[in-house]
Amino acid sequence: MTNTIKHDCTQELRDADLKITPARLGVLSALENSNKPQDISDITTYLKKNSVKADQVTVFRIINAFTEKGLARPIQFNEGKLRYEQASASDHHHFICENCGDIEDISDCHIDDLEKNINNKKGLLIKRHSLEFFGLCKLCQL
Amino acid sequence: MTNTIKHDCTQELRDADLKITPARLGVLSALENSNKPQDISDITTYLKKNSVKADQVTVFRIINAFTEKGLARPIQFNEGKLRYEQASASDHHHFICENCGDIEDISDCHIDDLEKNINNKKGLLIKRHSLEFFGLCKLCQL
DNA sequence: TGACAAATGCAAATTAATTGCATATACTAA
DNA sequence: TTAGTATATGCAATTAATTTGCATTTGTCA
Repeated sequence: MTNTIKHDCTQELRDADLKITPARLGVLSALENSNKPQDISDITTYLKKNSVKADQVTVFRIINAFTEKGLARPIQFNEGKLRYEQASASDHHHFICENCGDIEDISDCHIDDLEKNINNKKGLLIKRHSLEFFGLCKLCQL
Repeated sequence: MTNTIKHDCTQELRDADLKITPARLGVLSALENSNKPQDISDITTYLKKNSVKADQVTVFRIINAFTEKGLARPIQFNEGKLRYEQASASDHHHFICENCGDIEDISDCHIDDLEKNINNKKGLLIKRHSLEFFGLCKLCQL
């Protein structure tokens, strides 16, 4: 087998009560080894490159299980499809260039304070948020 | 005609350089008369209820035109489809209960300062943002 | 190791959104 | 007010993302 996946993620799967399968390890690895949120076909491509045999439908099912178990998190960039990133990734947001589609991470957004405030005021229990910025990246402004 | 739509929105359409048609007035009214972002089928249903004859495809086209002209604004709750709200609504965000699907408006989020900061630091030109919170509403926490 | 539940593959169905084209309708200028 | 024209709409068909059903395979645990 030419499985070139480096990091061992079996424990993450065990903790999530998911059976350890090559496809699942591959999907976890795909999310881990990319700095941008991945769509299903990104992941499927990654698996192929790494000699992990898995149908696109399987990837959908795995990603859904991951989302349910809190291993992955869905993100939508107005593309008509969902992307996913590791849920363990530190709190950050995204900037999407409306011209070239480039995605940049934005950190240092202290939304947490805001959240606490809302929790208190309205009695809501906020578990996560999604903050995306849209505009033009440096190059596309020229 | 049993068109029960109250408020007259013709001026909004005229200002946007869009011809005034029953379907467009109906869609505007659907957005106006709802406090939650509507998806296409919500809008189509509203039109039917109000005896406005319009195909679902027409609603898609109208909503796209509205978005382009700045009358409507797309919102994503990571459901794999888009929702829309009146663009004239003041800057606010949403809280979506993951249990019951309830949507509440959140205002008083001063993201603007954040944006300015990011603009300066990274040279990005931010035109709009999307901030949604997910969690449990008051009732669903019990 | 063997049994059983869960995961996967493949085909088919569903859903969101778009496109093409023929027809109907709103608006403009006379 | 009406005719002419550009635009909007309806309907059918298409595309792309995602889901579902079912038969088969594969992890896991006793």
